[in-house]
Amino acid sequence: MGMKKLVQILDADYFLKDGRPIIRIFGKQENGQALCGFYEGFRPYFYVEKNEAVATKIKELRLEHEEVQRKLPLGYQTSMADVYKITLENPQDVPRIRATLEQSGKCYEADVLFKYRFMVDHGLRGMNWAELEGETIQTSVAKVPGFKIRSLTPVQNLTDSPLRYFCIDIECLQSDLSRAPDAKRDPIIGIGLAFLPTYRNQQSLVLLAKPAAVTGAVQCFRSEKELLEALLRIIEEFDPDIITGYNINGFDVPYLLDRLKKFGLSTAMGRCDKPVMSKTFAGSQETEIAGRVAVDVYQLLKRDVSVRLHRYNLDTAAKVLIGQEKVNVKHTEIPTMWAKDIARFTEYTRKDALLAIQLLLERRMLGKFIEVAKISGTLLQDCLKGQTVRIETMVLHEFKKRGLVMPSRPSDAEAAKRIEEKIKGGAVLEPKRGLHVDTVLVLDFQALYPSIIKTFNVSIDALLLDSSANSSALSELRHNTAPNGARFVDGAVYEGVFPTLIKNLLAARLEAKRAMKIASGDERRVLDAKQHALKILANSFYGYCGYARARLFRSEVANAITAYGRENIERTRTFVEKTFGAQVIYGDTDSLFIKVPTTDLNEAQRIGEEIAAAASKQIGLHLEFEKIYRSLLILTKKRYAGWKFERKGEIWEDALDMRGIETVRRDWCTLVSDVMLDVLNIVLKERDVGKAAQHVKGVLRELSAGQVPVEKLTVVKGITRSLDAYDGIQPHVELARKMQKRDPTTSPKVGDRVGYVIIRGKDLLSRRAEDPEYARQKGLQLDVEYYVNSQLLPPIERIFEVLGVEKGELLGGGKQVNMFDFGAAGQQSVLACESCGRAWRRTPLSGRCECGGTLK
DNA sequence: TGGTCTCGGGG
DNA sequence: GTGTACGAGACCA
Repeated sequence: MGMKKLVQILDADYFLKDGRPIIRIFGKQENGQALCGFYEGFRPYFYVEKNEAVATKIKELRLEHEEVQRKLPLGYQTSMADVYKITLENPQDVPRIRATLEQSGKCYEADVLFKYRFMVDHGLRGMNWAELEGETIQTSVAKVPGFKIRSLTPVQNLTDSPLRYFCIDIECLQSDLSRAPDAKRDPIIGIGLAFLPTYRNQQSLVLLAKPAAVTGAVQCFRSEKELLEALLRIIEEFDPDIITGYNINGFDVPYLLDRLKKFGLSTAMGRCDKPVMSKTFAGSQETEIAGRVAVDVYQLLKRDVSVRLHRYNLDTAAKVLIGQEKVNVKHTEIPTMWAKDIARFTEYTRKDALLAIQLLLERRMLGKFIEVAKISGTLLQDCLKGQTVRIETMVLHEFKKRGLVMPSRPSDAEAAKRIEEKIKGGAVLEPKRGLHVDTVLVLDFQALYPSIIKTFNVSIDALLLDSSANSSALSELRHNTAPNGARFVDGAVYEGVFPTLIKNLLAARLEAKRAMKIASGDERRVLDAKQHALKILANSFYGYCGYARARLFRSEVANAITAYGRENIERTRTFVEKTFGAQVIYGDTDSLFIKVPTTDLNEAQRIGEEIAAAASKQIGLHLEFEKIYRSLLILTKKRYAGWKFERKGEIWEDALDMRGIETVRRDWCTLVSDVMLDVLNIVLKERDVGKAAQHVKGVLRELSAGQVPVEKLTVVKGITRSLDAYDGIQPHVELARKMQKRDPTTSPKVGDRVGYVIIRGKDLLSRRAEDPEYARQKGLQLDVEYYVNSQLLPPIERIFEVLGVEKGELLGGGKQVNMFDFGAAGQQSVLACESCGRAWRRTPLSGRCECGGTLK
């Protein structure tokens, strides 16, 4: 009998010894100490359908095989099928063997990663605990204590082992400041590090590639090579679980690897001798560090739907999310700082590392991924990628339990074919456009698609196939027929994998929410992350069904879900209108907007709850009262704004709620946003359309009188490439060119953002872009007509149009003072091409017609 | 209104 | 590594 060790599974992989795989489990013990477990003797296998041709091939190739019974994932199956289970020695041989066998028969689970094959077969899940039985060993294969595993079993519900965080930010000395750093030439001169817990009692540390007299947590080295060697030493000594940073996948890690290789240094930064892998494809990059988890704060933020930033640079993210900012230095100043102000350089470097780690920790960005890993069984590193791997891991565990086999990933050709099979979306009810000043209730179906899957047993393994020989026999079974015609065997006869998993997820979520009520502090936050993770997982099944690259894609299944959804909302609308005599003015996928004859919020809520309860009972899905609009302006489907009231405990909180109506856009000046918001506020809260119109008139008057501050008229856009690389004509680029001619030293460079105003003149619009400060100094007049007709009016007009206010009325209409001639207001077109006669309501940005003719 | 193209972050 | 996958916003017919 050996000894036992409890570990939380952080990562897993395998390596080859004498052509045979050894599984490596990187775990964390209860005291936080890392442990690397080795498991020998687990071999790769997969399944292939049984037929003559396959049997011949198996014989030819002398493959180790066994005839077994499994359920195929092709609709509802009443019996098991005979398949061959092929077992190999080396996982790397699988693709070749699979390719050969696939010519003769369908293969299953032949592309399940070997580490997941092992984990699923042993009931292990990422970030869950396991009890290892075996003995400690001395090993050179791991940089942490080794353990030879004889057997292992999953263990439930232990508290998380504390994680060690390590944050990195590199600075390099660019030889060409107008281009991205080049790892072939530009050396790394400084590295900012941040730690949790502390490293040698320091929260942060800056490594410099030259001797310097700087105080604080700084280490200086004589060369870049020594700097890099020190970095490797520190990583090994600190032994992090999480390696993080801002855009490390896109920049720091690949750059660092290039420089390490240049000096012939090791790129193994994990818990064994495996080199760090940095991969780029299709604009997204990833990093793999054996035994640790690479977390790119930038990528996490960009994919987090709960925070939307207008830019995703570190400065913006830090300002918005943790109320801090970078040391105010442009990257072009780095060489000067490095040469002349090493103290400032050091603090700049340190701050970037600190900001990134603080974003991760203070915003608790990893919490829900850890919970997703535990529930889905995916390794934490893989959880950071996408939804598909989470669902498929979760499904694979359940398939294994039921003797079902998983289809292979579709080929590119197959995926392309699937995209042609269009999936129809949710129902959007035709809205009653205009301003509604009666109380409008919003009722929502809670977790609509998961509920549909659960209620109607929607799952590929419950789908009754028409093509099967015994289809008439199958039709005798109790089943549900979806509005799209797809039929699913009744859940009482056989419960599909998706419904089972969703039931478990939703039940676990209720449990987590219940436990949250009596928890506090950290425990409460973990539970909140858990309930959120459970919700995300339950909601992702629908998307998965209709995702062309999903192993279990099936358009009838995805279409069945939305078809049920559409039928459901229509039936609910009819029921509400008939039973309660209330008018449904709008609805989208899982929500209904209902007018009620009361102005009292509490009374409105009571009615909402009554309707929701009655409709839920009638329809069989759970409808819930969500919020109230005191007034609602509907422009079109998916575009509306309302004065929203939501109950928070005992009080009603109000807010302006906008959907699909943009008040902020990159190519709008802030005046437009301000006026939009003013107009919506007046219309919705004061319900005074006349006053809103007057407000717009007032702004127009100020504009033509030159009373609007120039900052409100400035549009800011970024220069993304070198100026000669732009072929079209764009205002901010034209301005940058002008400024370059005036003073090349201060003019905008690649990566800078340029603010411009449009001044009066006869030239092309884009050529009339001007630096606001320059315009002020030279006393240049702004092009008021442009600001009125091209910036302000188009979005404002769309709002006033549904309110029944004509453009002419906004522009002064009749006896109103004509401060400025706005052109032919109210007329259909204001400009026409001299040559071809094509008409425009506004000057096109290019200033001329596509035929080349001039406009008049 | 849709369909294709570009670019993001980092220094 | 038994893997090869983005997504929002700008521009254009």
